[in-house]
Amino acid sequence: MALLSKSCVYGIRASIYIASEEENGFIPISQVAKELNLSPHFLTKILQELTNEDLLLSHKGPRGGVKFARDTSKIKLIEIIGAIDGMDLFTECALGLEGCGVYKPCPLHDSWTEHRRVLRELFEEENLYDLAMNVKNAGLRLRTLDQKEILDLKSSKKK
Amino acid sequence: MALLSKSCVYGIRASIYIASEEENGFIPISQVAKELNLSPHFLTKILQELTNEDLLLSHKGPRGGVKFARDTSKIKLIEIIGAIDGMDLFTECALGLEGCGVYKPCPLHDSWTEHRRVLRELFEEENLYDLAMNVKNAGLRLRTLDQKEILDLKSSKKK
DNA sequence: CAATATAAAGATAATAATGTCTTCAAATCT
DNA sequence: AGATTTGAAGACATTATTATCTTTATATTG
Ligand code: SF4
Ligand code: SF4
Repeated sequence: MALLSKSCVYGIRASIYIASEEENGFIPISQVAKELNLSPHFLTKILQELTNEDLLLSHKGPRGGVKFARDTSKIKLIEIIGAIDGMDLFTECALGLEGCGVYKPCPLHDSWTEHRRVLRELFEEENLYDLAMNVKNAGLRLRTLDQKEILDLKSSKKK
Repeated sequence: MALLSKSCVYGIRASIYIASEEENGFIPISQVAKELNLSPHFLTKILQELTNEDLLLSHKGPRGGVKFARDTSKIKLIEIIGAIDGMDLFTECALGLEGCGVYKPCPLHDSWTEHRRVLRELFEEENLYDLAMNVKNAGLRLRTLDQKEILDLKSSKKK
């Protein structure tokens, strides 16, 4: 079990890419999918969830595409996660015992609720602009590695 | 997306219950399933994963059942989680970008790896004995609420 | 207006997670 | 030995997730 669903991870990667191309206006989803090595249609569906939440603006037709509705430095990662996976991760008990712990919490209760709060803060603090800048300036990769790249990485362990 | 799979949550609840019945020797899985309101066959499969990891001992036939192979105060929650969901949660990147961040981490990298470590410690610290004691002494519920119980809970908000 | 490029919507398929049911194997008990 | 109780194994069913493919609606361009 991963922390985030695949849809969510794809959505985050795409969001960072779109933010990094901000200056070019509306970016076609097909371009995003190609750069990130994802299925264009699948990605379209995922990004629609962001459009429906008014995080993204979309525009059809030639020169259309998507772009963020607000200043990307104001769009936090948790908004992307919330739109795609929902906020359960930040509100539910890890052990899923509904009603439990209200009066008589288990030994996990305090540490879990505290931990959940920190997790939430972590994603609340990160904004798309910073993440995108890092992609541009420090070379963070957003697409999965193909076989050749994995080999290159292994052979150049020294650096 | 929850932190833990349903199988894992069921496995944890069952483990706590089994630990709380430790003194009664081998506990039939059917009894555990009944107490926890779970499918006996599904639970059997889940607990088999614990048996295969030598966390549980199992015994067939009349008076058979399962019990923990070691002192439950020495069995940490993370062992149950690892046997059922695996350790990916504690080893993988939240953004799932393999190879990324090795040389040039994204802004999330440090906070995520630190957070992951804390999460791991949280589950490494909790042992079944303590959790089971809490069930017995403080009334932690392990089974899901039925409709009536949910109503009772709501109507007695004051307490 | 016609051609084209694009997102949106929806049909379908593949895979994984969850859950139920049946049969089998082993242990116990009379 | 035979009946019974249990976990183990596996067949099947259901649902959710992930993914692809087709069609439709909308906007732009010329
Ligand atoms: S008491 Fe424990 S099981 Fe109950 S809600 Fe709190 S952390 Fe979850
Ligand atoms: S740099 Fe960021 S995306 Fe890459 S492994 Fe670290 S946390 Fe994950």
